[in-house]
Amino acid sequence: MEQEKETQHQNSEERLKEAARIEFMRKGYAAAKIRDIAKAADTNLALLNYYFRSKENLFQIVMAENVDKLFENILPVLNDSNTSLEVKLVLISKLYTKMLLDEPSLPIFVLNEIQTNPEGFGNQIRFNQNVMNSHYITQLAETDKDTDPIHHLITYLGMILFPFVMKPVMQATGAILPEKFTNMIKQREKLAPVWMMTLLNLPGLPSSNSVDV
Amino acid sequence: MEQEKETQHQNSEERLKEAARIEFMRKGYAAAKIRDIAKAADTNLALLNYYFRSKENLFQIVMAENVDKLFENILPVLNDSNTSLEVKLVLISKLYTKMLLDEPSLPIFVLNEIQTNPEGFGNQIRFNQNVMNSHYITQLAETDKDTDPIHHLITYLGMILFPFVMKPVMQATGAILPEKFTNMIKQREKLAPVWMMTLLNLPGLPSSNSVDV
DNA sequence: GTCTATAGAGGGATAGAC
DNA sequence: GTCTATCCCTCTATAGAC
Repeated sequence: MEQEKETQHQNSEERLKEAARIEFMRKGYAAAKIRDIAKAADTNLALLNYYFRSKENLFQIVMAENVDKLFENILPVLNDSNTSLEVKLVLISKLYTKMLLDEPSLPIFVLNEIQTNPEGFGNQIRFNQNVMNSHYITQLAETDKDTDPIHHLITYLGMILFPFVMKPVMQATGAILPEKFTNMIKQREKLAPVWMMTLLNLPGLPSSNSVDV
Repeated sequence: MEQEKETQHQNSEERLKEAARIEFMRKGYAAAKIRDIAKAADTNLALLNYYFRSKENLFQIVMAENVDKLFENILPVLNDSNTSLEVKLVLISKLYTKMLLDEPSLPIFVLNEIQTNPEGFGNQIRFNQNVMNSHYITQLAETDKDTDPIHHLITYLGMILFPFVMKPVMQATGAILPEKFTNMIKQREKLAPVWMMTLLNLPGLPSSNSVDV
């Protein structure tokens, strides 16, 4: 019987992992200090090393979960051969917008760590395989036979992700107030699929102005 | 008479600054070591501190120049009230593509440093003012009266910049070979303006299929 | 499992000779 | 201006008591 497990805090190991996730994300690997992580988790250095052996190892664990997060929910959508391209576009926008509003600094963090240390990501190849061989890619290629589907993949992902990548710039320079940002994102969640359908010369969803089904 | 100034290397100060730029960009601020910077510049720690007083100060100098680089060439284009929106779109694509092919890791580096330390960039506000008050923004607003021009600003910048942001991911996962990347970018340089004109419902450039002047 | 204390290495900065 | 040697602090990791 492990009844009162959720009272107050989880166990030390989970608290440490969560604190690490936050600290690494905020400062980056090199600038993050395991002393601060331990303190944020309300424990100490020795315990952190007891559970995770080293800073590097703790980082790898946290990082793998972060990368998973960026793909796990989206892959089933990309590979569903029962949905139209239009529906996929809408779902992709919804899923990423939801996730990124919850974790706005995840993209830059992940991208930067890969750029500064690409060797650590050879094992993530499977994700790529799953994306590049997906039903979504096939549909893009069939819809626009003149253009490499990777262009549309990147373009659409950029429509959704790029505002989050630019968020720090927009806010540091005062281009947009913090509260307005969420508002802008909510608008884009609807606009991005429409834009993409325009680029692909698709009629749009049945619910708006198309003909059948 | 300072005739033979360009022989072999520049002076130590310039070599140090250049080495710093490379090292900071590759590793990020925290992971970069001034010992390595000094070594790469073929000199030593003491001289680096003699010229720049501290790692932090050297970084600020290099960083300011990097941010400038991202704006200096583009602002005149955005503010030229004698060019059509179509022409601006083409020029923006050309300028950024050229610059980024030369400095592919600049975007993530700058974005990450801003995300991890936003306070250091309050002084860059002037750039933002210049962009948000530009002729380009006015033209976007007039062309699509229903949409906040910041959406189109972001969308178009994303079309051009986002592939560079994703470059490390695409290459680490093997989605695209290093040589193919340049090829893909060259294609996008032409495609991006066309896509954007489609989104804005513009007829296109005179040279392609439009009517007058 | 959890803690205190400390070993050990690395990196930023400076002193001082030339 | 340029160098060698060194100071000193910070951070990771571990030893060892409880």
